[in-house]
Amino acid sequence: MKTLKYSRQRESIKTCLMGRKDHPTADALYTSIREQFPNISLGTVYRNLNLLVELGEIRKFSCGDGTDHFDYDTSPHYHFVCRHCGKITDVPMNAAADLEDDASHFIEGNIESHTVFFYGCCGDCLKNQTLY
Amino acid sequence: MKTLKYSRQRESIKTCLMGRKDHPTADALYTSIREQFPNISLGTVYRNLNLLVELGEIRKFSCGDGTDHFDYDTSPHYHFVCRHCGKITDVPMNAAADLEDDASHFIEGNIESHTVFFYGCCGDCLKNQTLY
DNA sequence: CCATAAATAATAATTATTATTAATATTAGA
DNA sequence: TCTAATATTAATAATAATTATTATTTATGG
Repeated sequence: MKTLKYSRQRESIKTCLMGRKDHPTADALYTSIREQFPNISLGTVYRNLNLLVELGEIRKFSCGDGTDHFDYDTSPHYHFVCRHCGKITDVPMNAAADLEDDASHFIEGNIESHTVFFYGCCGDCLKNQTLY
Repeated sequence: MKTLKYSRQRESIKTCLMGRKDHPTADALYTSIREQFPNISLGTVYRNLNLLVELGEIRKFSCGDGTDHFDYDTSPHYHFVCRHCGKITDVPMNAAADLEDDASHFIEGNIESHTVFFYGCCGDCLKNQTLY
């Protein structure tokens, strides 16, 4: 009977993540939140983010840049990662329903979910292409 | 005119990775290789793995368990990750050719590649289900 | 051979994340 | 409303993964 007790820090983490359309890391979120809570601890951010993931209120994913990213949108959707600037954007296509069915023919176990990451060069970086 | 000099350490890293059908981490590979090269350095393993990735001879990916994994198979293919034991297996379905086309309608930039990870419970862990 | 550029082993440093702990804040019940 | 019980916090230490530094060794063109 572990009751979850309210904390304003966790609340601010949720609202802060909700308000962002990028997919911040724990450290980026920590920086943002410190504007309102100057002495919040990085450990508190990490612990609450992982707690919220366990509760299913947010999502955590890694796209290959070495750090975990967090997403307030828990609905199944895909991401596009820019190889130049690292920006992560949602891909508003509907998840391919048949992908898991197709895959299930080739593996022994049960498939519960899947993720898709597209990699390339984002529009902004294409404009500044002269820089590369 | 940066000439790549031969090293038996790098050679052993390649052949070791080639001989494995799992998708080892740098540290797992380090452990294996030390049987033949007892005093190879972990830094050497990391440096050469990243070099081989740059050369396009191997692939690096992260599946969400916090560490990078390496794959000798550079052809586009998908992976299945067991949430219980962490085992990563290839999914021998052919990559969905239309996925990138579909996604391209929803984003500004250029898509160069994509990855798909399926998550679930592998066959071995399903058998031992009583353990959970 | 030999000179030299590149690779190595050993180690230090960095980064991302988790664990510990004593103090504080929240809440359930008297 | 008070108070005791306990979850949460801030601060800090610890750990794990990875990268950088440096002195030494090695492969290779001349």
